[in-house]
Amino acid sequence: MSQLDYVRPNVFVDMVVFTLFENSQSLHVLLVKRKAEPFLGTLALPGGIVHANEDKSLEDTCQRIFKEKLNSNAFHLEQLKTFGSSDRDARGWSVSIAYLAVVSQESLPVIEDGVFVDVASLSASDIPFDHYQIIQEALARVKDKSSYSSLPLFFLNKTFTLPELQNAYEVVLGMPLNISAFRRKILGQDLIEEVGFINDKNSRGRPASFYRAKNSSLHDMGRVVMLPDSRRGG
Amino acid sequence: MSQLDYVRPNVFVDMVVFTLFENSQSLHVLLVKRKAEPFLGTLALPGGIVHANEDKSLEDTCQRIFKEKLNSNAFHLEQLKTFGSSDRDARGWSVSIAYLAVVSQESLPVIEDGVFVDVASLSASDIPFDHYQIIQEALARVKDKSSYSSLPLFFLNKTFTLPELQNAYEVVLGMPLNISAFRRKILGQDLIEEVGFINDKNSRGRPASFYRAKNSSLHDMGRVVMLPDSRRGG
DNA sequence: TTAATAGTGTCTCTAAGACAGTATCCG
DNA sequence: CGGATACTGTCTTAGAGACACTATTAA
Repeated sequence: MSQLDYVRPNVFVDMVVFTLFENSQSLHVLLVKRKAEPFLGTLALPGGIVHANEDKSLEDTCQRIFKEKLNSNAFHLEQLKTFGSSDRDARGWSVSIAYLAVVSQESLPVIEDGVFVDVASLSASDIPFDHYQIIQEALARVKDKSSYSSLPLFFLNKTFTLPELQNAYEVVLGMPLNISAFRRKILGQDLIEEVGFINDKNSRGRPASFYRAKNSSLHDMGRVVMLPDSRRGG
Repeated sequence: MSQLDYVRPNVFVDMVVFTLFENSQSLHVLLVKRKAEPFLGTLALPGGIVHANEDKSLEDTCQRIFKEKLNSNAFHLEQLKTFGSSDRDARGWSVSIAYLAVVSQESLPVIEDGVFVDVASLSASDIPFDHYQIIQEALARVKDKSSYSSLPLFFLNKTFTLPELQNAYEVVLGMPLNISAFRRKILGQDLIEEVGFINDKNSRGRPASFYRAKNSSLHDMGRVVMLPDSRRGG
């Protein structure tokens, strides 16, 4: 008997897509209504089975899940982790290769029956398979990576303000940051460039200056270590 | 036709096991002579196909690759990345879930036809499939993680000296570290504890004090940021 | 004007870098 | 003793934290 004559597991790709809504203190994750059994009609991570005769690579499978091509400048996409066991899916041994995406409000992926749900409102029992665990791993990855990189830039639109960027860091890290140290640090790196003022109707105080990410900082994510602001009780 | 009636990829687990030999300026990786076609007899990463009817989880598959149970206190084992495409294996669509292990000289895994090869001497053309790329990803992961954690502890035996630990960091990071800053930092964390002096015959200068890792630091890897020693041309 | 938000200047304090100095082994 | 390696003390320096200050808008 050849090495390959074993029963093969089902292989899926699942996507954890996070975005950050204005005035929200937690991330939102994209869920879709399942169109097939099991758990027909339940909200779950968008995903699909790898089509060996159609997809050339795992990234092809990612692309197929979202109908349109992912624009790599607006998105951040990385492989998260692979979950595999005999019991994570009642249909039999299955492997799910989970991907993590960080998207801005400007470039939310269009997906049928997709909704963004506040991660703070999720409970394990609402979500089928091990998708709750996958989401928790993704949150941990985003938090970890944001503590030493410029990953939170991907939550922001093409142009953004420094207070918006600081807020993205604070939401993801779950702690307040020292404002002057934050600005010194961000501006001290070659990450972003000022694009001047943009008229923003609903603003109360002094209007903030707008910035955009330098192209290099989106491709080669910068190393930025963030530390909590002890004064503000982090 | 059901969602699951597609052709299923072959699913493998491959292991990148690194260790650090004394007096070596680069890591060594465990390779084994392949016992089956393709590439029969060639050195490749140890690995195997997931047995859906025998393994309950991916970790079970890892365990099966090494005949004996992995001792989690001596080993560091983590999932690295999953490689999947139609062309990485001539036998058809395949997925390989790669794991990274860091082991000390004291606890090298016993594996038939296994040899440790200096990673500096590897070239892509020597190594079948995409295993060269997997090894490079593993090296990058070890380097990255060592720059902000105590991962290099796992390269060392149960008791070790501070110069040995510094050398492990320096080899992995590929840069010299400032000795006084290194010692201050390591000793300032609750990572290791002194166990006194141990007689070491072949030593030339002053004998170093021995330490062991605290249990907590092996389970919950500590955060230690290492910076180069500019004086020594890092 | 006040309230609200954006942004700066500067002092303090922590920890990293430099490096000379001391300690303890072997031969 | 000298050479080798291990370790310490301390001055300098870079950068984070604290926080009071100024700037610019809406109402």
